Amino acid sequence: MAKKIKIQKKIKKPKIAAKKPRKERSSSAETKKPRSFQSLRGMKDILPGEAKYWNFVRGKAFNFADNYGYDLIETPVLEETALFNRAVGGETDIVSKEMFSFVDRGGENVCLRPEETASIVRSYIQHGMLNLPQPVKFFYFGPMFRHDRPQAGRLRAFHQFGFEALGETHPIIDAEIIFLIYNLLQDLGLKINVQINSIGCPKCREAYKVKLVNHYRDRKSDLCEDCKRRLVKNPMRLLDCKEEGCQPAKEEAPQIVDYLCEDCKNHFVRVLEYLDEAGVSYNLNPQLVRGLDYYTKTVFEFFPEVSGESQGSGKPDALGGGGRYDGLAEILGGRPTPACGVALGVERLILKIKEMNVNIPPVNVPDVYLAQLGEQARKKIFSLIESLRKAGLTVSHSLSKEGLKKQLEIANKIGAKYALILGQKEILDGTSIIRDMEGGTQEIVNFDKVVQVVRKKLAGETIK
RNA sequence: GUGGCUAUAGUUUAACGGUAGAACAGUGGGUUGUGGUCCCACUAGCCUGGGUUCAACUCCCAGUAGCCACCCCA
Repeated sequence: MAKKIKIQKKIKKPKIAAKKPRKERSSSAETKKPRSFQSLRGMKDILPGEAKYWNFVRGKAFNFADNYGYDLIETPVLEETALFNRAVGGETDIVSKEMFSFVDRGGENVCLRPEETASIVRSYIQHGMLNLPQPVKFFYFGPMFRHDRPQAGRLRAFHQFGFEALGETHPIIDAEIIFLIYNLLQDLGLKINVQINSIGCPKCREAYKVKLVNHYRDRKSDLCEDCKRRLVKNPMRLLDCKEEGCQPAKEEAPQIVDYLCEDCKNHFVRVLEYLDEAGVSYNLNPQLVRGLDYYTKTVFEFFPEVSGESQGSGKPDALGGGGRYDGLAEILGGRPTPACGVALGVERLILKIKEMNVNIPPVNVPDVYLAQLGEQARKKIFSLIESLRKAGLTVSHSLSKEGLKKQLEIANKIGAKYALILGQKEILDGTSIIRDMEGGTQEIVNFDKVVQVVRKKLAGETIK
């Protein structure tokens, strides 16, 4: 028998081209189990054990959004491919090699969003939000997709949250966003380093680009292949090169801050003034250039603070970044609309939070665990759950379980503060036992008063 | 996208060219109405495919996935 299987497989195997690894393996009649599945490369399940980290980050993000006046917006995960081509820029890595794009059944060119700003601007224009009081401030939290090679902190399906303010030129907006994130990250228990730069407006950038290209052209022979290409296609990104041979050229390169026009320089200076005033510590980084084409003027990135010891040669990954994009709305067919925004990587934040051993508030710790014994008690449980819940208590239970031992074991494991025991005897007496899970003491109370008593006990506890 | 390293129960891992042991977790019991300690039992695994070999979890090749560096960025 076993031999037969082998022979069949041997015949089959060569037919399965290595090109199509995901093709369903045809199972011989004797194969017992269907093959199992796993998540796609670079995409992972966020399991219940991770919940506390996600709740922590999500909770802080939403809280800051509320307090700074940013309203939640949700946009579809799927968008027209051209939106990102145009917004992010066809020359960027994100668009040129990392998009999950395909033609849908209707022949439409669509893709999974690689970032959120383009969608928000699209939505702003589509719904005529320029008629709302400006600025219109958005907050988002959701999955993004980039077909990159996965690594720790770099997934193909990952989550970002961010803040975007559209319709306001004032430099205080740039400062507000940086200040907000600065505090948010500190609230998450992270030490961070803010890098900031201004890349000017299209006008002053044009003048600067000429200087930059001239500077680099003289040293063209020393440059790496990528840089030679950048020199022609996207000179700003020359400053982003990490190739060793290109470093000397980079260090001596003219700095854009010296070429900013009056308006851009003024704007940048004011942003920095506001940050100084707010006590945000930052580093000016004349070489900071973002990977998306739509940025103008202020750009910034947030890095984890490198703690002196054992830092590898590698540069730490950015936890988030953003900047002003005054030209984007117009690029996307809207009226000229100044704007500024930021995005943060949730998985990266969580990785860092774990690494730093930040104290995370526990999740799902119920006030009361309900233990039942016997059918009669089980039937009475539902209404008890509701009365407790309506009284504002969190309740837990395992109604399908039988023994009391088992149920208390569960109560203990999940950390319930009190256990409520309801069995045959209690049903007959019209009572219930309240057990203090920490001290092990218990008391019998009238069934009608249970909710009241538990509530009082919990209140007393919190006062302590 | 390029290069390197890795792959054993749910998790963390051990050993071996003659197909595997443990710890934690899970389930059941000791204690049939009382958890956190303890004791016992059970469940459960060599990533996939091919090759070498009398024999492959072990060696070789390929695929897949993870990690690391580059690249890029969140």
